[in-house]
Amino acid sequence: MFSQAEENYIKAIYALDTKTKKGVSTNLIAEKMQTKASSVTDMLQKLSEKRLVIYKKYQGVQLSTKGKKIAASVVRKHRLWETFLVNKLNFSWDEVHDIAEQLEHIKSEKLIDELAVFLENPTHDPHGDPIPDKNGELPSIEKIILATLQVNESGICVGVQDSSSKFLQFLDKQGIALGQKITVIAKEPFDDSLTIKIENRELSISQKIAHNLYVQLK
Amino acid sequence: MFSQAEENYIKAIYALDTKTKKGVSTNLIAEKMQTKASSVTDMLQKLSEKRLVIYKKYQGVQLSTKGKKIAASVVRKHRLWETFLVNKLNFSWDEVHDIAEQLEHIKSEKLIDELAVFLENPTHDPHGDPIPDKNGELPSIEKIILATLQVNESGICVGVQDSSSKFLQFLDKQGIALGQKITVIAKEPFDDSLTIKIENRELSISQKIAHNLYVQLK
DNA sequence: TCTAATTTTTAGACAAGTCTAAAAATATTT
DNA sequence: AAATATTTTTAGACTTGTCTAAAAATTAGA
Repeated sequence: MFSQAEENYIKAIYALDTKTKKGVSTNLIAEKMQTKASSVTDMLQKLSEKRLVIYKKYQGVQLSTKGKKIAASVVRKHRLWETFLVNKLNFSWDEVHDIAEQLEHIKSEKLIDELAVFLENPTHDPHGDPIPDKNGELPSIEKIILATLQVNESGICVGVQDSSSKFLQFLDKQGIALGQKITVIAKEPFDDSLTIKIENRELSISQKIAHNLYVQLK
Repeated sequence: MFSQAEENYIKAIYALDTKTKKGVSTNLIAEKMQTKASSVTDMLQKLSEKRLVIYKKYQGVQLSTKGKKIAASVVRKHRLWETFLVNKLNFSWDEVHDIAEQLEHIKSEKLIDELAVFLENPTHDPHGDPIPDKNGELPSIEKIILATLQVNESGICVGVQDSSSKFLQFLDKQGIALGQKITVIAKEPFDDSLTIKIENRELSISQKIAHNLYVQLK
C-alpha cells in the first residue's frame, strides 16, 4: 500500500510525463506539487527504492511499469469520484477537483469497482478527460484544439485543456458546455479570435479560449 | 481544521463517554484505538490546548462543547457513508466499516450536505445506529435489548449492539435483519436462551445473541 | 492507613514528510 | 573551453504521531 504523499508524487509524474524519452525534472514536479525541489529529491529516492520510478541522480525520473499502473489507478479514482459528484450530488464541474483530490486516496478496490458500476462505467469525467479502465488503459478519442479548426469546419465540444475553476466558470457564463456542436464562422487574423456558432447563438471567443477547448470532428 | 488522528481520538472519546460525570480514562481510549497509553496522553494534551476536551492530568477526559460538535460531525459522516455504501453501492452491512473509517475524514461540508440529500436524509445507518443531524442532534427512538423482552412480547428489530463483521454475518446466516418483527415464544432459564418467532419462522437464539440485538416495542 | 498494584505521565527516540541553506552537478554563455 | 548561472542533491532541522522505558500519581488491599 502507498501513502497519499507517494500517490500524489506518482500522479504528478504521470501528468508531466509527456511521452518523450526524457525524464521529468525535479523542478517541474516541485512546481506542480507546490513544494520544494529538495522534498522532491527525497521522495524520488524513496520511490526509486520501491521500484515505482526509474531515477538517476540529476537525470530526471520516469514511471516504471508498476508506477504507471498505480498512477492510472489513482487517476481512475479521481475521475470516477468527479463524475459521481457532478452526476449524482449536483456539483458543478468547477467545484469537484479539491474533493476528488481527497477521495482518490481512499483504499478499497471494491469501492471503486462498485462506484464505476453505479455510474454506469463512464469513459470520461465531467471535464471530458478520459477515465482509465481497471487495467489502466485510456479510452482514446481524437480530439483537437478548437483553435485549429478552419472556417466552416465544425466539431463537438468534448473537453477542456485548462480545467481551473476560473476557466470553467467562464464557460458556464458563456453557455459553453461539453456535447455542444461548435462551428467556426470566422477567424480574425489580427488577434486570432474566432467567431463561432454554438447552440444557434453566435459568439466571439478569444484566441486563449480557443486554445483551451477540445472538439471532436464529426 | 483537524487531522485524521485528532478526529479519531475525538470520536473514540465520544463513543466511550457514557454520560456519567466521570471522564474517560486514558487506558480505555488506548484500548479502543489500539494504541499505547502514552500516545493517548500526548494527544489529550494537544486536544486540551485546542479546547476540544476538558482534561486534568490523571483525571480522565471529557469532550468540550466544541469537541462534541466535531465528534457528532465525524459520526454523521461515517454513518452517511455507510448508508451510501449499502443503499447505493450494494455493499452488505458487514463490509462497510473500514471504508467509512476512511471516508469520514474527507473535508467538505457541501459533500456531506449533498450526500445526505441524495440518500434522502436517512436517520439511521445500516446497523440501525442513529445519524446525527447537521447540528449534531441524534434522533432518539426507544430501543431495548431483545433479552429484556418477556415471553409473548414482541418488537421490531432496529439495531445491533455488536456491529462486528462476525456477528453481522451470523445474523445474515440466520436470516435476521433490521425491520423484522420478533416475538419471544419462550425463555429457557437454564442458559437464558430464547425461542423467538421471526418472519414466520421459529428460531432459538443464545443469550449472547439476545443481548446484542435491539428491538423497538410496538 | 500504609504498602503494593495499577494507571498515567514524562522523557527520549523514531519514521514520514517537509523545509532552509549549502554543496555538487549540469547547462549556458561568451 | 572557462566562467557563470541554473538545477539538483545533501545535510541538518522541524512537525506530527507513534513507541519504549522509567518516573509519578492514583487506587486498592491488607
